Amino acid sequence: MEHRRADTIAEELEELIFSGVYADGDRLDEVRLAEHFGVSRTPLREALQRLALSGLVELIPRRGAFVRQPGPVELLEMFEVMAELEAVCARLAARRISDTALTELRAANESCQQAVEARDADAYYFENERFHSIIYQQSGNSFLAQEAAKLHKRLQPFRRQQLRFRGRMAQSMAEHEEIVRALENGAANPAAEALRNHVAVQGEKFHQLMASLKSAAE
Amino acid sequence: MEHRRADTIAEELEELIFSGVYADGDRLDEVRLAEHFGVSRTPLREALQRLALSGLVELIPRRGAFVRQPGPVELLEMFEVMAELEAVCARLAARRISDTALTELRAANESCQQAVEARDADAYYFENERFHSIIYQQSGNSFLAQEAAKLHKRLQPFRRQQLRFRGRMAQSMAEHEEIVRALENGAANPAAEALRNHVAVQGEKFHQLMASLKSAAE
DNA sequence: AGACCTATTCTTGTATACAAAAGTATTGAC
DNA sequence: GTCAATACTTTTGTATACAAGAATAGGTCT
Repeated sequence: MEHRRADTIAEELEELIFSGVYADGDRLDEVRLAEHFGVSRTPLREALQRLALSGLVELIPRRGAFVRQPGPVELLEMFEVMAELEAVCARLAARRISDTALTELRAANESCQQAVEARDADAYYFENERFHSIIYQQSGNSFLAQEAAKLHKRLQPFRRQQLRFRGRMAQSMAEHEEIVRALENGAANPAAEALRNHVAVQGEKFHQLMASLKSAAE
Repeated sequence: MEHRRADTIAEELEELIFSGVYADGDRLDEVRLAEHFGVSRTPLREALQRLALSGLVELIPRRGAFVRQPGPVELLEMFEVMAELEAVCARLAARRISDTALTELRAANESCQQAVEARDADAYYFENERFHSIIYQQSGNSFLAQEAAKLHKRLQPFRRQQLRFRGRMAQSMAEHEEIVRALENGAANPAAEALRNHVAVQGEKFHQLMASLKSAAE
C-alpha cells in the first residue's frame, strides 16, 4: 500500500489525535506520519495545515507540528461557550421547531434512554449527538448549527469522562426530558436555560474530575 | 523576486479575498497565484488548505479552489451569531471587567467619537475594533474572546457597508455609551441586551441594504 | 569539568517532475 | 446543424530532489 490515496488524511489524523494516541506537546514527525499513511510528505503537510486552524495542532515555523490538547482551563472555557451556543440554539429552536423534528427529538431521547438502561455507552453517545444535532438544525440558523456541531465534536472525547460520575446518565436524561418539554411548549427562555445548564454541568463535572485527579496525585 | 519567502501567503491571500478582488465562485488558479506570489505551487497549496477550514475558500477535489463569499442569508446568520457571542461576552464582562479595562474602553469610545466627527472611516473602524476587542478580553474566557474576534474579523468588510446609512454612526456611538454604562454598573443583562442589539441592528441594516440593491436592480 | 565553538546530522521548506483526472476542441456521423 | 466520440490540453494531486535552518555531537580552550 504505497501511494495513490489521500484526501482523507486530515480526518484520519484528526481521529488519531482525538483518540488520545498523541499527548499534548508531542511532535508530529512528518516522515514517520507520511510512512504510516503510505504517502509522501507533500499531502501530509497539506493535512497538517488544515488541522492547524482548528486548533488541534500548532505549527511552529522551522520547528514542526505539535499536538495541542486543551488544558483544564481551556476546556472549561470551551464548555462555557458550548453551553451558551446551545442555549442560543434552544431559544431560536423553541419558536421555529417543526413537528417532525419534535418527533425525531423524542425518538432520539427514547433511544438514549434505552442505551442508558442497556449500559451501552457507544449507543448513548451516538443518540445523544443526534439529540443535540436536531436542536442545532432547528435553530434555523445553519451557520450557528455548523459552529455548534464543530465545537460539540471537539468536546466529545472529554464528555466521555464526566459520565463516570454516579447517576450522571440518569440526571442527563431528566434534563433532556425538560428540554423537550420546553421546546414543545415553545418556551424560549426555559428551553435556553435548561440546555445551558445541561451543558454547563458537564463542564463543572469535568472540573471536579480534574480537581480530584490532581489532589489524588499530590 | 523569485523564491525563498512564504509563511505569510495565507494571510496575504486572505487579504486579497477580503478586499473583494475575487468574487464569489471565482476559481483560484494555482499556477497563476503561485506566480503572483513568486513561489511554487507547493507552499501555495498549503496556504489554500489553511484557508479552506475558515470557510473563505472551498476546496473541491480534482476541481480546484473556489472563493466562497457568504450570501445574504449566510451573512444574516453570521451577524445573528455575532450578536449572541457579543452578548455573552458582555454578560460575563459585566462581572469581571477591571477598572483599567473600563478606562481603556472609555478611551476607545472617545477616539471613536473623534473619528466620527472627523469623518475618518479608517480610524473609526480601528477604534471600534478596539472597543469590541476589550469587551471580548474582559469576558475572562479567552477561548470565547478568540472565537468572537475571529468572527468579528470575518464580518468586518460587510460592516463597512451598513455605515452608509444616514445617522448610523451617531446611533452606533450612543449604543456604545449605553454599553459602557451598563458595564460600569456591573449590570450583566442590560449590558448583554445592549450589545446584542448593537450588533443585531448591523445585520438588519445590512439586510435592508441588500433588499434595496435588489429592488433597484429589478 | 564546564562553557563555547564547529562540524555533522536531521528536519523542515520549497521547487520541480510526472501521473491521472477534468476540461476543451476537433472530427465524424446522422 | 447537432450530437457524440476521441484526441489534445490544462490543471490538480503526489512523489522526489535539493536547499537551508535547527538540533546535536564532538572537540577545544580556559
